[in-house]
Amino acid sequence: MPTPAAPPEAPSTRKGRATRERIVAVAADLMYRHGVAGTSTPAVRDAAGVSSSQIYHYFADKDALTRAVIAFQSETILSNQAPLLATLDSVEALRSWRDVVVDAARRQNGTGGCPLGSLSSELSDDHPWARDALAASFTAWSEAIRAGLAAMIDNGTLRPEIDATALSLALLAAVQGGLVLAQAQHTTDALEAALDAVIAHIHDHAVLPA
Amino acid sequence: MPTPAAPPEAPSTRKGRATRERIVAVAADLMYRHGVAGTSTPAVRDAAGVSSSQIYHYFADKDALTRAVIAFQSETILSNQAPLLATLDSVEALRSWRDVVVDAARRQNGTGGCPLGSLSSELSDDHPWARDALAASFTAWSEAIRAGLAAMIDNGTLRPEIDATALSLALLAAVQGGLVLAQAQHTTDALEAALDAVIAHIHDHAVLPA
DNA sequence: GTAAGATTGGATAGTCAAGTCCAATCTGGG
DNA sequence: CCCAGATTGGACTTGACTATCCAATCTTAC
Repeated sequence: MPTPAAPPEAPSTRKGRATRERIVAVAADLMYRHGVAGTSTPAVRDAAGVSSSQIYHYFADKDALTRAVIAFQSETILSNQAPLLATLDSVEALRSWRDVVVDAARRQNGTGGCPLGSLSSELSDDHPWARDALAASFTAWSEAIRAGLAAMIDNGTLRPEIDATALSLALLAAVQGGLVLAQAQHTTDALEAALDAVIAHIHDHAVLPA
Repeated sequence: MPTPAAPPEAPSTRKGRATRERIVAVAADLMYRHGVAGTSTPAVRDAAGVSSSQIYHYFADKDALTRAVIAFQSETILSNQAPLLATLDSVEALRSWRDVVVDAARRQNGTGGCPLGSLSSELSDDHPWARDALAASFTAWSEAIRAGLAAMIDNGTLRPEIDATALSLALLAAVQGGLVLAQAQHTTDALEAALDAVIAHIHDHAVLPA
């Protein structure tokens, strides 16, 4: 049998691809601001300027759209973070990464939180497919941080015996927790305090004397 | 005019109070496991063994019930945390607090996350009344941690010049972020790493020589 | 240019949740 | 014991959302 049911990820025409991408981008924005459950397909339809049938032409159901949104947000975040993390070569660079994260949160007064963190909080318990995808994204993110720390070991900034894996998880947890608190408190105080504490720990424990 | 609309927080009869409390406890459990949007009033009705009219007799609408759930979870968490945090008198005590938090998360394999964190993530952006209540709860929680650190300064364990406020926020952010990652990854690795890093920082920077 | 297939518009069925209503029953103070 | 008010049962209205369907229009390979 030919394609039984599932719509392909990449529509065959240019127009189709553009429509599909627009739907995903709009859905990602709405789901970021109002949650997955708080985002109806009619709302996506109106905001994207498409008709109902187009959503269900490109996605089997709302879960499939949500899956695409998770992938979209993962790519967005990782491609934003990667350049910063790829150039970690000093504690100073680590601190400027921290500043980028803090500034981003401050620019929206804490609202929204982390797109991946919010999706995970809403979906992980009830939707294994979402949990698996989000766990993989978090792993990729912490791995990018870990690679940055490893580079700092290689260039002689950090002691080789540090646990780069644990420290990368600590940094990512500091980001996530700081953003959760920023969302409620409309302050980046906790985000800054958490990142500063972990970075100070890295500095004091891991930096090799010049 | 007599009572215009809003049901009182404390029903006048014993039976009424018991019913109201049962509704809140059941709703808190369902909302913890499936989110607020994922918990319908019919589901609460069935799980609590009450009729629709009882829910709307004790709560003006679903938002009012949600408000009661937020208060319930705040009290639950703070009354569980308070005894542990009130006895902080050494870094060792801080580490055993860490163990309690980690063990709790490990017991449920990370699922659920923090009840307050999950509620905040879902509600803060769209519902100012929820955000305000949750921000106050987070503040009370971090204040309890700060008081513990202050006690450690008083008894000579920590240097007086440390920023206990910032460190208490860092510890709370480590908990929240660690739980977010635990929910997706079904591991307490990040929670442990984040708490350990912040505690190690406190230890190394703040402990007075004996 | 043309036909096969992709894309689109919009109406609509089916389902379920929020909230209302009223009559029946229970509770507690006097 | 008795009744005013509290509590309870359960049907019902209203409205929104998910998903489907089919005919009309557009795209593109040939």
